[in-house]
Amino acid sequence: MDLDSIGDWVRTHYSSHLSSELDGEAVTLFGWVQDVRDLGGIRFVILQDREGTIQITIPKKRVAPAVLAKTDALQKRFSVGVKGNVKKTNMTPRGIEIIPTAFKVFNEASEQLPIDITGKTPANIEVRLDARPLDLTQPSSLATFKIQHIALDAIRSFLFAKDFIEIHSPRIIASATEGGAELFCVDYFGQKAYLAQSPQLYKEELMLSFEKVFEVGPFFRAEESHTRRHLSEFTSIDIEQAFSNADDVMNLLEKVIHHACVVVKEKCVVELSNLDYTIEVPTLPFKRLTYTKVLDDLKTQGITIPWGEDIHTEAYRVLGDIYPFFYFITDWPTSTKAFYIKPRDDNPEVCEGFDLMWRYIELVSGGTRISDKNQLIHRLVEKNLNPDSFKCHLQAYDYGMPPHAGWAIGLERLTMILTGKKNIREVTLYPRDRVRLTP
RNA sequence: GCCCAGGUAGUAUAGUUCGGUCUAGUAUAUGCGGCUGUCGCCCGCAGGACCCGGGUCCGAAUCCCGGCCUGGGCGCCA
Repeated sequence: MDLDSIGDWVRTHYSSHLSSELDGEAVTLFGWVQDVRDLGGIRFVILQDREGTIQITIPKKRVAPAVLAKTDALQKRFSVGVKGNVKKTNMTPRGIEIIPTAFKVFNEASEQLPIDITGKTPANIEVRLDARPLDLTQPSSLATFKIQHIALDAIRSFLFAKDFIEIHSPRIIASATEGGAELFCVDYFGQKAYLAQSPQLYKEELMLSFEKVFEVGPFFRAEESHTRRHLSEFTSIDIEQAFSNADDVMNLLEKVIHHACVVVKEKCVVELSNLDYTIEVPTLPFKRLTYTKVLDDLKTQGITIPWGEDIHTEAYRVLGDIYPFFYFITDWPTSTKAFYIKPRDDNPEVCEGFDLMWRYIELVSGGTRISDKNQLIHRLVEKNLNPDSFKCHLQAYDYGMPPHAGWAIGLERLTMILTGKKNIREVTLYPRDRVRLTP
């Protein structure tokens, strides 16, 4: 088939912007063939663009022969352009259709697509991910990532309005900084380096200068996790705020989450309906449960966890049934949290770290940070970390480190909550996990 | 790393219990033909599959062993 060039054609509308008010107007549309229904004397082409679909109606005896000829060989996913007139009609669900006056085919597509893009025969997740570029053209995939985009936009705007400065910390770092999670190794001009697991230390150092910072970006964990809520590469929304404690940043956090829910629910009506999902906007404030209270609750459900131990997955699932929405867990044993989380002044066994949970999923973790150098070194030693390898970081504590606190939201997990998707890979464009490195 | 389940056309599945009418069924997709208001269009025709290797048996999609791959759970995980 002869392919067309775009020439001087310029898009006038996305499919979703067409309405019966445009009846009779000439429009230029670009997109892809989603489906062709040929009834003999009349042909219907469903044109899809990123915003939705619109029907192109071709009554064979009444359109220009050139248009008819162009549409004779159309197949799914052909990239096309249409010039035509909007026509009001009661014969389509949208109440409008396009009668074409000119038609261009920019590119063809395989006859047999690896997944069914009309959604009649949904494919399994691994098949979808193998054909991810095509899978992402499906309306439900588009809706998922539109929701993620709107949520992130809402959060960014909220933080900007609160005077946070957006920063970019290094992804390539020199040492296994924090203990805990395994890091990926990279060869840095012959030197051993690592991919960052979080911006934690850098954003704390910036408390000396910028006071309120946030960062949105990818981080890496070389864990062997094999679950629906872990990735090797994930996106973190991190904030850090000077002259504050855990309570201050928890108050901010619940407003951020609430705002994201409200905005997505308001702006993504079509997308949520496409996903057949309803967002329940949470009421403020969120429940605040202490670690000790959680242990008591679990005991009534027959799960006994000795004080001081971490809460395991089975227990979280039970807890998620008791508290089915957002809730904080505070006052964790100091031993369960990272070295930089501040122990309480009145009881050092307990720290000012917190988690924000959604059902059984840990969505956010944060806390008041240690700002005293000696205490920080003391905690490093308690965690079996070598203070010498933190020399660069520790210098920041010689220049007037203010009291500060912060948190980190897992963007993919938040997107799961906002879309109802049960597998984190569905809400990640090109997920990286224990076994998947492509596409 | 441990445990469980599974691998059948492009996709999604039935069949595996208890080996034999399985020459492997269905839907959708694809190709060809037909149809002037479809919208999961419809109708007809066609092509298309038992993960790999070994074993048991007269006979294996089905049972056994090994491998590979996938999904799920646990653990790990600021």
